[in-house]
Amino acid sequence: MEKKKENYMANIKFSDENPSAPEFGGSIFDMAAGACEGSGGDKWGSLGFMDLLGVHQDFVAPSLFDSFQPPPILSPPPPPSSSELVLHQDILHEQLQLDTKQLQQQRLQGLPSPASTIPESSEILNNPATSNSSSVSSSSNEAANDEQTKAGDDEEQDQDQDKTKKQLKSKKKNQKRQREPRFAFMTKSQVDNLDDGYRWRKYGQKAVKNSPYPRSYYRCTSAGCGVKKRVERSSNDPTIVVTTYEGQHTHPCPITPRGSIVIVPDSSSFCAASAQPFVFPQPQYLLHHQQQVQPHIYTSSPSLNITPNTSSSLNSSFPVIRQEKRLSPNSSAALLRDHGLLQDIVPTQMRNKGKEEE
DNA sequence: CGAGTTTGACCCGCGC
DNA sequence: GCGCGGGTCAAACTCG
Repeated sequence: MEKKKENYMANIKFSDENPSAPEFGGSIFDMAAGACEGSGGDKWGSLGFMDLLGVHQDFVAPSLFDSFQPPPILSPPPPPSSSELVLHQDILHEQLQLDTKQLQQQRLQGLPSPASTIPESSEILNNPATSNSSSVSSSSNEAANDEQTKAGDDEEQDQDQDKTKKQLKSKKKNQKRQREPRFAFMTKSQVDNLDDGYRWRKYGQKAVKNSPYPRSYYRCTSAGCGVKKRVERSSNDPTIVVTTYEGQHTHPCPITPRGSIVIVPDSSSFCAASAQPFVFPQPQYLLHHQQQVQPHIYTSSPSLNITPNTSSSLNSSFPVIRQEKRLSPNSSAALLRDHGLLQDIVPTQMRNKGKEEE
């Protein structure tokens, strides 16, 4: 098995381009992470990590992972750890109806994030139930087609199946693919697949441009749960694993950790439709023994900032994300260009802007 | 034998 | 329109 992986890695077509090392200096996050003592583990089971994805914030994260260095103001992490966790509440709005130019203009003008202007459409479109229903309808279409093809021979069946596929594809064409809200975070880990308590099935792996490390695609194995996650290593620091979750779990976590971190978004950007706190597993418990995640949580989100939680109804020791500071698009773009996953999270024009200003 | 992984092929969106 | 890269599919394969 191990040998196989090595073989695969050897077969990956690496880009000729030398991955440029982004500058990770400048710790910009005004955040503090609360200690994540393990407690209230059942919260994880009942709420689930991906419940946090219910927090839709349709803004452009100007600086995704603007720094790997914890700001000096951070409260000292209780357990000694050589690792870091960078948390990002993502919002892709490339599929949103908001005009991206307008968005950029707003950003340049220093206007507040568009979260408050577009979340509803985003939520609806990104609602797992919506995607589920669409998949159901697809299935029913296939079933209907199967009914029709029963009378025909194999050739006709194949044709019908092709038709069905084409129909589905055309549907997809007409209907711009909607993506679930995403949430990305970085961990310093030797293993790629962080054990977050859910069961994942790998469905793909791709070589990432400008990175020697492949990106793996996982889907939640629970029936009807369309949550996906992508895992890739930072090309700049191979010890850093970037994990991006997409979607919301429709089921409780199969594994109930003892502790969790709750991230409560700022009320101004908190999705009213999903008034659940952002919970994700306590790293020390959930992660593989090789993994180490510092209980610091970084967010580059312009509307998120982590402060020690003093008002959480769940656990006072949980860090709370709060809005506080908007980050420079330039600094983020410089960093993001070299992160395939991260690039995906940040709108193109923002990245381009950073390039132009080089 | 079922569940999960691997991996080549394919599709789609985007930039040029 | 074309090429590139990301994302997904699905058959073959592996593992427990």
